[in-house]
Amino acid sequence: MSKERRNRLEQALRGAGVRVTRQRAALLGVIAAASDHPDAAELHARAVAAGAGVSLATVYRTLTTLQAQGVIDKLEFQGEPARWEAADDAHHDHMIDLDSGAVIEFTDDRIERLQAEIAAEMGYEIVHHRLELYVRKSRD
Amino acid sequence: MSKERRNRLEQALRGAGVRVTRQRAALLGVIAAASDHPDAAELHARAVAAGAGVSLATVYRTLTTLQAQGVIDKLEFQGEPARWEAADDAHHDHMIDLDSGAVIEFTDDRIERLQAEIAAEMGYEIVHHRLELYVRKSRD
DNA sequence: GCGCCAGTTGCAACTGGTTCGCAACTATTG
DNA sequence: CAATAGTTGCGAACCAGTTGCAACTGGCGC
Repeated sequence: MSKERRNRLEQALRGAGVRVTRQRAALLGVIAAASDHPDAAELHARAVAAGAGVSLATVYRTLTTLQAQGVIDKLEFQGEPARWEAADDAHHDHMIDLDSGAVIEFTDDRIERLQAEIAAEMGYEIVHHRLELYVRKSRD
Repeated sequence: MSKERRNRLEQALRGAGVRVTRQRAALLGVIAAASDHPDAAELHARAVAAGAGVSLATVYRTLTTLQAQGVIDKLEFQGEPARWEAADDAHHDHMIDLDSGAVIEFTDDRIERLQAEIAAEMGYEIVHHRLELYVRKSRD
């Protein structure tokens, strides 16, 4: 199923005139398998560990292309290197646990609506947005 | 009045064990006078233009200290160099006009409340957050 | 199947924003 | 005013990310 999804993706890429090279396939695999939000260096390490010969430069280039194809999303948190995640069909925001570094995803329609409303009030329309909550476990 | 405010600030810094040097005073002035959201290089240029002898390295160091004192806020938008603004008493979020690069400030209590609520639901408390709307003028 | 060639890759050198080591200064306190 | 801990300027270093270029390779066309 995950494999099937990957094949569908590869077809889509090919259709968009993007060659599916050994390196790109490897990265797609690594990203699909990741349940966390790794940065470029980490993805590179995992791809290499998986036996794929890929250079870091290519990882960066590939991430950019995959993003352009809408296959993955780039997350830029506070000063840390950019992280990446498989593009989910549904939009979601992020909550970053400052102690553990864990990234938790969430959505809230009410917030989405309010944002659009606020922008509209000022004569703007939202192209995209970023909402990050930097949090700590509340101890009580 | 702006001058008075600056003096109060300088006293506060001194009280916190932070020396008020010629360079820092100059930067405080430049930041207080700015109605936009300049980056370090721009602040440096303005300070120099105002006749203060300051190095870029010191600008960076000073910005960091002023931020630590809660006097200014650091804004990190999409890939651009960090921008800075005088810390306002009231928290606000930002809307970035993708065409003009203009930064518009706004607040909305409803969003603030919802954020706190969502975090609480998951057992977290918000340390700080970031909400940025990347927008374009809606033409109709 | 096979060759062609635009698209891709690896490497190393480069960039741009930001930080750091260190010796020379300087705001404060006594 | 002297002592001294905090600051500064400089250039070198850093770090994530990008790029030029020569060598490679998917995937279409035959």
